Amino acid sequence: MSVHLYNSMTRTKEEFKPLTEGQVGIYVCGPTVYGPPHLGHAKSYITFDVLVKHLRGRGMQVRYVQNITDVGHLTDNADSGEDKIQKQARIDRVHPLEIVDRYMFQYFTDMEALKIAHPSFYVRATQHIGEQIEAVQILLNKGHAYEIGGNVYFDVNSFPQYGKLSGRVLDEQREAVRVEARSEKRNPRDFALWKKAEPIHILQWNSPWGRGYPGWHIECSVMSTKYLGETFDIHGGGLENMFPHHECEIAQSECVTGKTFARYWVHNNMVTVDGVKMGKSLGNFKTCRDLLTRHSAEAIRVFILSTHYRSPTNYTEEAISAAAAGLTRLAVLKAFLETASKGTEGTNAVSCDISTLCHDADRQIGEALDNDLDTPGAIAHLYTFATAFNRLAAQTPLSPIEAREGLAVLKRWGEDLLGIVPVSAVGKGVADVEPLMDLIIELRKELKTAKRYDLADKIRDQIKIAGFTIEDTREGSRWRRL
RNA sequence: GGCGACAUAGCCAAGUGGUAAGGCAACGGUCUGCAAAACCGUUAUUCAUCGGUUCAAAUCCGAUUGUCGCCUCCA
Repeated sequence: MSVHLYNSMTRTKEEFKPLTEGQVGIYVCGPTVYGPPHLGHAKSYITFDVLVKHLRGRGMQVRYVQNITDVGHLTDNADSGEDKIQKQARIDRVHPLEIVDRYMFQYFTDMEALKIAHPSFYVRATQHIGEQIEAVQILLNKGHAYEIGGNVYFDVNSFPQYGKLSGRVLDEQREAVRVEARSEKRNPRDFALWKKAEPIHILQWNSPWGRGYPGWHIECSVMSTKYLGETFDIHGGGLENMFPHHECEIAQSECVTGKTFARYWVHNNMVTVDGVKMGKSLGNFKTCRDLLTRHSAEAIRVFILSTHYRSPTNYTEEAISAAAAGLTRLAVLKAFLETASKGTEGTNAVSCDISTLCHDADRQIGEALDNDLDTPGAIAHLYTFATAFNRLAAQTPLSPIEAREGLAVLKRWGEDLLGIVPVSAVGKGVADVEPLMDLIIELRKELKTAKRYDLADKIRDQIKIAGFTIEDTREGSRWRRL
């Protein structure tokens, strides 16, 4: 099976075939950096992180471009309201670029903490002002835009296909309401390409239409096509951006180039908190940083990935803890396999059962991901694999080569791709505690031989407070970090 | 008001016409000096409700109820 993706444009699941075989261009809407990253960002960027890694795992070369919106924008169709970045700058009494700098770096740091790989590169709106002005000029020249008093608007009526992504048609009633409020525009659905800046607006640039700043949508049109080509493979983003943002991007881009913009549209669903929308105005948004103080990156990832990306994720503290609790078995198995793979004794043969198990897991997990990134299915198969592997390992001793084969499956999917298996199951801290733990285990062995169970148990209990657990098995004691 | 999505065990959550994945929790059991881990078993005759299509429906169609999202910036 090849990779299939649900394309929002056609509303069907389609086989994914890049424009150029073996090479993929993907553009994902990045954050506007005026506040700390939250769980919604995490869901979106973890989703595309897994998608890109999977495409690469399937042998494709992927160029993944993500933007950083560092120009503040007003509400897109309104002429009133305050620039988001400038507003935050006013509140904090700093320059807008200080806001941009602060939250952009927090974004990078938090995404990294969530084990999200960097895109191929980030692009910033402020670094492409010239290109945006050019695009606006082309739209004016082609009659798709008009200028009024330093503002330039896109003429929606000049692009009959407007609405093809979101399935929206003109709503006469709502328009009628807006016409009164926005009489400057020819049509209430027209949107700003370039906004005239008042002197108080700090981030502004020269343009053929006077001092101003670009409209919200144009940056994505310009930057995606600049780095990926006029027609490119995948455009991703949050569902809430489908309209109007992506609709406007399509209109602008296709009017500038005369070609199809993005070929596949991939939208991730939203995050709710206790059943209701997570929104800034509702004050219920969960920041990544806050979540990371209570949960590991793996816990947050498995929580998010255990719901399909096109379904809404409902955050509750219980749900995330429950999802994380299951991870222990994978971590323990990994620690066990790491130890078992180090030995040199035993046969070099890989038993038929182990081999079949690993191959089946590879196939099943891969197919789940091929199927529109079915991460819940992939996780289920990984758990099934872990159970089956443990069963076999309990029956017959593992040879090092068998352990390595099992470890490879766990690493390939659980660690590298999904990022849900802790990298250091045994783990090294600041100091290397291994000799110390070996000594403790040796001492307990002597105590147990002498039937001094009270002391042996006391050591085991106390060591737990220090963050380690000792497990006594038939083959001897072993330890791991909690 | 317009557009769209979803309703599956105590909780989270797959299922894309062929007879209900997986995780958490709970309760038994094996193993163990005990504990932990691991493994085995039990927990939805049923998929919001009511109709319809079909040999066959959680899956398709219609109606009803409920929840959520978008239509204003938001991942």
